Amino acid sequence: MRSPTAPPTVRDVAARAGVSPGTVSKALNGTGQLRAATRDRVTAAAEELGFRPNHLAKSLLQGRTYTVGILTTDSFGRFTTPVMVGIEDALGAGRMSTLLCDGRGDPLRERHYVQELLNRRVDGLVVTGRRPDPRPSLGRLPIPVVYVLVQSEDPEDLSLSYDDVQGAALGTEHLVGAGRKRIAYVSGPERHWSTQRRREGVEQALVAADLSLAPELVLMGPWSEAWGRSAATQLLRRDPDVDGVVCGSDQIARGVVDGLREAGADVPGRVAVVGFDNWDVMVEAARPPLTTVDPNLTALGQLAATRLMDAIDGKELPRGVQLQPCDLVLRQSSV
Amino acid sequence: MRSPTAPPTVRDVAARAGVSPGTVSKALNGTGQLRAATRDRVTAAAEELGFRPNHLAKSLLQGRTYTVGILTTDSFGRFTTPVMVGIEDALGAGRMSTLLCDGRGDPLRERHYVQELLNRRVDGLVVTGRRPDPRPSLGRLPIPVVYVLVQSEDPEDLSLSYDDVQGAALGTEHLVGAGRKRIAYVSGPERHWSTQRRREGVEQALVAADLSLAPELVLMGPWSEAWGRSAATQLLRRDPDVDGVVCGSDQIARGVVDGLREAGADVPGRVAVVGFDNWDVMVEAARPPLTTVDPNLTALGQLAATRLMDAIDGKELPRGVQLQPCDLVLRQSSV
DNA sequence: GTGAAAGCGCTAACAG
DNA sequence: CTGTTAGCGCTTTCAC
Repeated sequence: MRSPTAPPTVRDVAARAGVSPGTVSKALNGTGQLRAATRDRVTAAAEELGFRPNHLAKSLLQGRTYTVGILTTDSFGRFTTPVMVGIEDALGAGRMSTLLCDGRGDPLRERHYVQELLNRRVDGLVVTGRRPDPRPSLGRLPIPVVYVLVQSEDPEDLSLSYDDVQGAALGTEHLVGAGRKRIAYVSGPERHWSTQRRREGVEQALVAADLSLAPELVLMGPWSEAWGRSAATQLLRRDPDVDGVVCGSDQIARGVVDGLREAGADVPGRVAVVGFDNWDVMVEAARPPLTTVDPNLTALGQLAATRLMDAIDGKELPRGVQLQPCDLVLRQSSV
Repeated sequence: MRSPTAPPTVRDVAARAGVSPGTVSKALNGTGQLRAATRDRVTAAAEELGFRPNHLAKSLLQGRTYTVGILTTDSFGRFTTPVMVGIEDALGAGRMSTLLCDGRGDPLRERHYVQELLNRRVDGLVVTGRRPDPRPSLGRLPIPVVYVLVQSEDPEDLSLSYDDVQGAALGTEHLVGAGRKRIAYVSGPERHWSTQRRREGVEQALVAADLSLAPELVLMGPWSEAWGRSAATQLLRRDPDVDGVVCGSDQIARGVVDGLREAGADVPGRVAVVGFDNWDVMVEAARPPLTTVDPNLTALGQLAATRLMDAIDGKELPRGVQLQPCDLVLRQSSV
């Protein structure tokens, strides 16, 4: 016999309303033809019993769960969090829930989670993570998959990210437009994808303006403020005429600004500085506040979720890498 | 008839292995007595078909979903993220999944999500968020609930957090132990719970050391670096003999350190500074790096998940507010 | 309009 | 050891 603490079922509601389970279903879902009085009686009974329709049973029957999995390759961090906020935002509006899995950079663990999500019959999957360079595909799965921030090696997969090259070019064009001629690039480790892509952007923009990126004004190091400070003094030593710096991150930019100011080089009077990330904490605390490139991570998450929902609804998923443009946010470090 | 693209079921596996569905279940779950050969045949068939046991069906049958809901009151942020990492960590080890819901500070939305999670028959619920002051309970639910970081008003609920008073006292004792006598407290907005609790901690520690917190050395403002810088100059003006500062956050502490240094007051030579949060980015970039109080947020998340799993396994959930101790992390701003 | 019956995929209980 | 049966909670024909 049913335990008295077990949640009420359609049958309990049916009994209380004096109808059949089928009728309860129709009444509560607004399907079929029901007399208003019956409908009300059922609704009342459900209310009184605190009836909560079992989503599992529905899913089992309908073959879809209204759930998508989010798999992070590395843990959640500063870059994945805004993306997840965007995903949650877009999915929540479509009444879908998200099952969260943290791969922690372990491919084995990752594979295990994919299996688990498939067992749970999620309708789709978003793969995200910090490292933007191409990573192995999860392979062909029976459900649509969107990679966001991370990039799949398989061109058949849809990978969504922001455009590093365009972003860095945007920041550079801004400096050039303000009349700067001797522009430096200070960024993260040389081997990093972002460092390289952003460098390309800087070079492209300079070339387009009949300028060039002097090799001695390209400085790469760790992604830290300390490195930015150190790079600033190096820059002034290498070329006292440097008048603009495009940075690979806001942390570095903040360090650069501090380093310049403390070396007596006015920002933006003598040197204008542009950051990358639009990370509120860095950007606002810097003196002066940083002009920076905004990769629009939350919008990216929303886009990923939207594409995924389209695919779940039967629309074909685009293929390949799609890069969204970055925006420039003006603050005092460049004007 | 079954669509050829539909995922294979136990029946498909059974047919292929030449056994019955019941046998497949036993073979794949290691229950009951099976001949090794049969088991192998089933395993092989399952493998070949790419069989993924439908978790929904299991859950429906067993009345357990091995899923817990995480409901954030505000969105995910700097404080909730480490907590969620901890939760994920502890739950993942127990092979449970997490369903993520973002209440976005909207009580209506929050209630809606609770209903949705109940419909989905989650085994338990973690409520978290940024604001540490007591908030309305979700009320009696048919599943165990743990509040973490946020605090429920209902003393019947279990609320887990870190101990602001002890944390601030710890930082203060450290300064006192290093011989500091004129200690200031610079923190966030006066009305904030954390600001008040941490002030209590500072006062208690000072009183215990036969010192006291001079009213003119208590400065409250926004949670920003800029405020910390401004507070630093005010402090030096109000009492040039100030020799220690306990700060309400690492951001403020970093501002204080910058403000002091730029006013010519050596840190830690003349003034020792302690922060709060142990936020890597702030703590490491500060000059000098910050001694700070670590609220151990990830451990808190793990604890919450552990308690919840115990409760799901039938163990009674403790009641009331349980505060975990903070740790002190020594760096150069205080020694 | 409403009820009865079948079935989603799985496991547990009981036969054999 | 393995097969058969029943049923988790719900929706969906199809009768009435």
